[in-house]
Amino acid sequence: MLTSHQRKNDPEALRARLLDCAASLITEEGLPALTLDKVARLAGVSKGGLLHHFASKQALIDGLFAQVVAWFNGRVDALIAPDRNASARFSRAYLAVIAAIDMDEPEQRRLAVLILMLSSDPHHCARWNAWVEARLERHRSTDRSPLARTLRLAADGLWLSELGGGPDSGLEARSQVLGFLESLGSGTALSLATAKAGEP
Amino acid sequence: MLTSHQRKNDPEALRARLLDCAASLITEEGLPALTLDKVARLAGVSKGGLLHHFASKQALIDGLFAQVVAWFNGRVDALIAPDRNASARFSRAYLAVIAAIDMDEPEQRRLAVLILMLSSDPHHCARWNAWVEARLERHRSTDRSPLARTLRLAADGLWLSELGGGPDSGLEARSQVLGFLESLGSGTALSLATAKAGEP
DNA sequence: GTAAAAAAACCGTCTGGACGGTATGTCTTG
DNA sequence: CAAGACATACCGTCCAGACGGTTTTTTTAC
Repeated sequence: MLTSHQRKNDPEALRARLLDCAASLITEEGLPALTLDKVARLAGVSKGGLLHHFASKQALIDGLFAQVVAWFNGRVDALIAPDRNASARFSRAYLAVIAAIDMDEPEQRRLAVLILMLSSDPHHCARWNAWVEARLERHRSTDRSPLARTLRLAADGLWLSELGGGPDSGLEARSQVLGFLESLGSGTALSLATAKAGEP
Repeated sequence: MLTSHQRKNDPEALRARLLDCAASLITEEGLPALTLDKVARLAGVSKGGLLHHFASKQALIDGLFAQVVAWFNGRVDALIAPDRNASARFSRAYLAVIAAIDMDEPEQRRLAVLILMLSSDPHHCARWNAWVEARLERHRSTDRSPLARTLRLAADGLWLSELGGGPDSGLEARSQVLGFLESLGSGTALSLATAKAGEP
């Protein structure tokens, strides 16, 4: 029992748990099947409690989306910071973050799956694009080459494939592609070495 | 009023129109927002009329899915047939079909959007994978290289980006990437020249 | 420090509407 | 007149959100 003797009310933890449970449900049953009841039940609260923290279902999903984007953004920054090679810096980091996602780790898989789920909605799609465009603006001096574009597209494809469990997913396929892109970049001052490093 | 004086009954046309309207709605509002009522109304029939042709909502979506896959399959075949270069034949065709999609043509855009929409559902995702795997099996002697994989992934990324209207979409971006991949392939017996050809 | 007051956190129930699907017609076509 | 093509009416379910209450926490007042 968690509710033993001391009631440390901790609303923020609940908020986080609600987000977490929602993410979990989406990965398992898809976004259309998400209901407030299920989220509330899984989180161990009433629906009223849920609606206290998130005024509407949309607000819940938006919260989830914001969390994912923030996470992704952070990962990208973490990879860009120590990168001494300017060429396509952002796009390489973009690819690296996606390629480094471990689909067997529930938490990471969760975060990854989400963006696809949300991307099927034009509204969130636009928000994601806004983020990418903002970052591209920041890196406009380094990430406007066709190579940079291609890297990003390959990353998206990798992502999509990985999520769907397609024939080009899995560790083996991924490292094949990564290796190919790497070899390709060695001739054009591209290095994806940092891509394989995990945490700092 | 369309229902003026002459009722040319033509059930097949209606069936096609229903599929068309459903596709249209999905592209605009996303699959989760699709309802039988909307489809019926947009097609100018009653819900009962719709359900006469498609026994359930699932049947409607399945019908749509089958149509898209058949279309895609046909396009790929049309590109493979005259291709004298064996290397990564299927994967190049895969990329070419996607790259050749004109997003300004409502019909093509519709077909393209669908697969993403459907891919957000694990069930359809599996069906799509099954198709790809079947084709890969047929082309296992030509499309197992890392390059082939990369081509397919880039295609998926292109597709995804184009659908969402992201920063890497549009004719300019597309031709940049196409050109890059082409130049890259020129050293490895890869030619995407056929990719730019439209209809025969 | 402590009691009162206010606010926030959370619960359980209810409802109005949407939506998938059915049942039963009516009309057209062959 | 039989069968398919469609319309109309209706049912059961599910679900988002509203509402009113109860408990916990924080603030205020003394």
